[in-house]
Amino acid sequence: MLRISRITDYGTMILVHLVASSGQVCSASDVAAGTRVALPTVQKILKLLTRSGLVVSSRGAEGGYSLGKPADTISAADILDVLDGPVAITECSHSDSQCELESHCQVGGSWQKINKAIRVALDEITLADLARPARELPVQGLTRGITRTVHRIERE
Amino acid sequence: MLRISRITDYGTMILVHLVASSGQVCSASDVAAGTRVALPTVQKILKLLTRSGLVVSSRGAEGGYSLGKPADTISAADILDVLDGPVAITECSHSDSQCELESHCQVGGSWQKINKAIRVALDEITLADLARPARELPVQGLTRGITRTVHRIERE
DNA sequence: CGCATTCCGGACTAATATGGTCCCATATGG
DNA sequence: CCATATGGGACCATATTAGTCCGGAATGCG
Repeated sequence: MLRISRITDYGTMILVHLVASSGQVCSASDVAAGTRVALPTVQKILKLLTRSGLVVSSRGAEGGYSLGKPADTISAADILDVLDGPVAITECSHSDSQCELESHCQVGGSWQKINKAIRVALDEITLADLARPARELPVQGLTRGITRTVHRIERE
Repeated sequence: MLRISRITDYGTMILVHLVASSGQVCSASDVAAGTRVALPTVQKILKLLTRSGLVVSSRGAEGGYSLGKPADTISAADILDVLDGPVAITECSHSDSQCELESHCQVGGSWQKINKAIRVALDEITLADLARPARELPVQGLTRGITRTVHRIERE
């Protein structure tokens, strides 16, 4: 349904937590406690974020994680690339697939346009924006028909 | 990975086929033959499209499907709503979930902004655009890192 | 009238993706 | 040298998605 993965959702929470704690390293346990996301999941996500450079880690006792670069230089697209895989609405690239032979697949170009528009939107939002408590935004009614996917609700 | 479902992908092909055959009704078999998508799948998708009004059907011998309204009045968002479910990047709406209590979930507002941007992009593209053979667009290198998801390739 | 054709509705199975957990290795500081 | 942490990956459970199939109802034609 064109939605991001739960991992990405958690990942942004984790990153926001690191933004709030910038200056000090956080262990995975700290992050888990702060975000209420299960520890093993936090560990998994932090590893992914570390490998990509969005966060840096120090090992050993007194080790932990901290943000790898300023929050306003990390875009939502960066986060999605790391945790959700590259954004690709669709890709009809195989040059000799049957659908091409049928000459009914000229659709690709327009999907690319859509893909670009999404990409731009994701590039413009930074982690700093996400961390900003924009709690009560005027939700201008454009989320018509959104189903409650209800992420992040651990039944405790 | 923020990608549309295969059903939606096939669905656009089917709709484009109907656009190309506008004026005459097409049976499900016709569409399957024209698009090279397996017949049962075509039937399933055409049912969904019919129920939503994007295509109209006539039953009985000599029956079939045709476009329900002009191609330039059907947006990509319409198609996605029908075949992919409503577009909802994420929804953190549950008012008393733990993550809210932790005050780390102020992320919602920004996701809504992204959601809106995507919505706009999807609203602006019409089926007529998708049907237009824009085969050789200058793919301006903005699909960096796209993995080849390679839909639509039946191994025959 | 009866039959072939074609859509209608839904059930069902199989394949795939995702989420989540766990284990062992490695590094580090006290 | 031991407690604390991360690093890397295997692993299984579950949810989602794809895809198929079947019986039923409508319609046109001989």
